[in-house]
Amino acid sequence: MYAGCKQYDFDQIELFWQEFWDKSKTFSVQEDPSKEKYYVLDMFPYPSGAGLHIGHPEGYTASDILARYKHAKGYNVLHPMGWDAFGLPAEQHAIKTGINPATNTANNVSVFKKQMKRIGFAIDWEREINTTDPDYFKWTQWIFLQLFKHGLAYVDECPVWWCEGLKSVLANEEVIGGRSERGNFPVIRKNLCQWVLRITRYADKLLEGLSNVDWPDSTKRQQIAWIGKSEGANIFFKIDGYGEEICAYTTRPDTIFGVTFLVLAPEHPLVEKIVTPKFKESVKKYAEISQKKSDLERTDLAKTKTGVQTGAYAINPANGKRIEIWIADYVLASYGSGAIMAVPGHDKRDHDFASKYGIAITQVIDDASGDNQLPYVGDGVLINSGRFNGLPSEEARGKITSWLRETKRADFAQNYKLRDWLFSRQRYWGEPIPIIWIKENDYRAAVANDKFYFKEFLPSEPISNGKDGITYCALPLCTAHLPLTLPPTDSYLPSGDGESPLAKIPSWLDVYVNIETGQIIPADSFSGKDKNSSWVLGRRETNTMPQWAGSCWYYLRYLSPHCETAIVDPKAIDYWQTPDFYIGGAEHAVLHLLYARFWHRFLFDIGVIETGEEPFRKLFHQGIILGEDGTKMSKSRGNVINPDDVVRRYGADALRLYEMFLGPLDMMKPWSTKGMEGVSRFLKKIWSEYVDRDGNTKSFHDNLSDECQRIVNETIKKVGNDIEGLKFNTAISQMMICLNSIQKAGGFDNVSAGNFLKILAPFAPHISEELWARLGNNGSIYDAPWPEYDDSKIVATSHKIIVQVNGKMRAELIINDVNMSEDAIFELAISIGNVRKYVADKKMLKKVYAKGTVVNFVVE
RNA sequence: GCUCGAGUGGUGAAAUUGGCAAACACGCCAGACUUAGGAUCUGGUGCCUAACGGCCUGAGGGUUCGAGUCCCUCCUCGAGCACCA
Repeated sequence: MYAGCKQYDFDQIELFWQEFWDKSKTFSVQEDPSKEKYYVLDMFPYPSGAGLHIGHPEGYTASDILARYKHAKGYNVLHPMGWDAFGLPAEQHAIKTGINPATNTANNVSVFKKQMKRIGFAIDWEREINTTDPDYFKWTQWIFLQLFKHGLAYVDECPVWWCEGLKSVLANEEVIGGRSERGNFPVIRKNLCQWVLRITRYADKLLEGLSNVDWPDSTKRQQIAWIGKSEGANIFFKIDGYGEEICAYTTRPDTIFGVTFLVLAPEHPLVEKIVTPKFKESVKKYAEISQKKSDLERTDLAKTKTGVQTGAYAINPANGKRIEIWIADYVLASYGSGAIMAVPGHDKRDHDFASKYGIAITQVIDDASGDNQLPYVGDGVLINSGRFNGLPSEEARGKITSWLRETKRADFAQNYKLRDWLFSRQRYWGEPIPIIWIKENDYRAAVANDKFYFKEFLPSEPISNGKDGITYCALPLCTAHLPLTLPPTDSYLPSGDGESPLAKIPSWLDVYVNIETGQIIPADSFSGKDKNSSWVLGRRETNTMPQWAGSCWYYLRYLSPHCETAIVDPKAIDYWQTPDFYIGGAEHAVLHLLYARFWHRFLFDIGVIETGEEPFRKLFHQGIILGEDGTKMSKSRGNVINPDDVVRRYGADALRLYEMFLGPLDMMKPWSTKGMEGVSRFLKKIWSEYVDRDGNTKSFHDNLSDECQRIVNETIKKVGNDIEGLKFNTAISQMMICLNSIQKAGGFDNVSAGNFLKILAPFAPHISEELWARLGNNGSIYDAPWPEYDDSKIVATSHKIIVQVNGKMRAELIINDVNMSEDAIFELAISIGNVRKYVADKKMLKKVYAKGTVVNFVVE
């Protein structure tokens, strides 16, 4: 049974086999303890209204080739797909049209799915998941409640990034250079009360875990930099004339003798206290100005540093010197203790500042290069440092900290750049946060009476929030009431004052909660007569979760997508564990990939899953495909390639082959329509080696020449190795070499005809299925085992040795015995005419022989 | 500014990791078959030179019998970070 066309009609062939795979559930997969598992994961797409982008099939084809190959190698392969469907575009579409984003999302998903099926990925579609499906986000909300219970979710009123363009707050990770990661709108600092996840508690674990994963270096480095752990010391400086001390964090305690002033952030709590009357006015003014500055202005490097004196003095604990205390906005209140010890001799910023304001600059580290230009920021040997003179920096750091520690003037300390994860968004299209706010009195009364439903989810400290002078406490929704779904509305626009559109739906917002049972009744249908002491009035949390929430655990849901009793069926995770291979874009290096690692470790720590501590042990980023003009594809440039057009014109197999042939998988590469023609030609050539002009299957030779045998076996070997190494471009060129030589030899033999299709199948599955069926095979080539190669056929019987004179190639020498003695080889080599010509009459200085490859005569 | 990564024909790129640079493909040139060719097949195609030959992996230096590959300096492009003390 096969499509049966006469010519290579890719449309007919591809549609035929796609239907076949669907009907026979070829890619459906179950746990099978008799087989080793292999879990291939793609970063699931956001189903945008624009449909599949030409970049999508790059990663998906790569993972598909790997999945099909591993299946052929006998693994039980899981290769699922789903939709990361909460997100901005659907919501903005809803705001514009008034149509519920769920409707629009469903349409987009069906387009994406159809497009992906048309490219022929070996995906088990029965495991399809969608983050906006209540059966899915029920468990996202459940995980939130676990975080809540374990004290990792809290609300905090603090300066957050507010994006007016999106009318929502954003996480640190979503702000890039003062603009929003999505939409590229400017952001500003604003004080708002928000949900925050305590990712900082996992900072060390997230850092250490990176040493045990096989990830691209650059991505590891980005996460390491984002976590930003540094080791150093807190040094306590006595303030002259006050009891208080100023704590300054430094990574360079070895430079303590070079501290000639202190700088506090303008917001530092001690500033007001220590400022002398003479400087009061100027300090106040400076603090006001810097508060008005945006963060972007404050961190603008080009700007010269500014600051003012406080008039107060501190004592350098190392040498007892009196040093000035300044305030300056180059010191951040949010890092370390908001105060620094300034070492202008060995810190660029401090040097700039000291030079501008005429503060003393002392050298305390000797620059080994002898170039004693300050500031010298490297390590060296200590000078002008009393008893520590002569010590190298590295050693001095520990010794000085220990010395100051004896008198409680310092202590060892670490710091992190990582901040807690701002988790709430003022948007409609996200998972509602399953929390109800009730008055603090009601909350405390219930807990005191020991009659309350949320015992299981009681955080050690109530999460509270003050509003209009009343304090409210966060009540977790009863897990039995999950999912908490989005209420219908016709107004999806955020109010812009920090509240989500959900705040405008009173029928959903105001509820009565039975504090004993967890039962909830909308306030507008709550009748007074039911009222007893257990019912309290509450207001639902109106914020929703950020888009990253759903993608934090989706790889677990694929394992048992229909499980109703847990986020993942224990039996399924016991078998499938975590993905063996994960592929997706590099743009998620510090967003999704950091958040998901956090959640995974949390779920692991609380015993919800029993796997390794890292979710993604092997990670790969596919490169970006540029437009034909070598620039990023964009509508405005008009260089966008639509995968539908490509499939229509050349077929899915050609698209798959081409995207893999383009170049190394992880590189940025420009699209080329001419290149498409090349692989398309290759497919036609393959066809014509199997099928004659009348559409009949050709007959093959009984056997092949040694040379063809060698190439066929070498090809089987190389294609397998290249797939394992994700070097698909060279795998394809090897198949081209193989076909070219088969063509020259006048065709395949029976064995190689089948084997060639088996190695082609992961790359171009449709044509492979069709030709495989025409060879008389039943069932799918997907289930055919990967062919073995014969190493003895690959070893060449004769060896070619390059003969060089003074490193220049002069001749080739063919020998049959690789183990021939060196002297014999030299003798043979030197007797070659073209070699003798260059060696004659010259003094032989050296003879080199690299076994089996090269001879080099060095003369005069 | 700092930290990485990358620079190879007209183009996309290969190179067993120190051993014939340019595999494979695109494009181009010539030819064959064709009424026709934007189909197919065959051959050619790094640069200089009439030729012998010489020169070629961003530039310059170094190590080595031998360097695209290792080391140093510089240039260009890309990515990330950007006052984190």
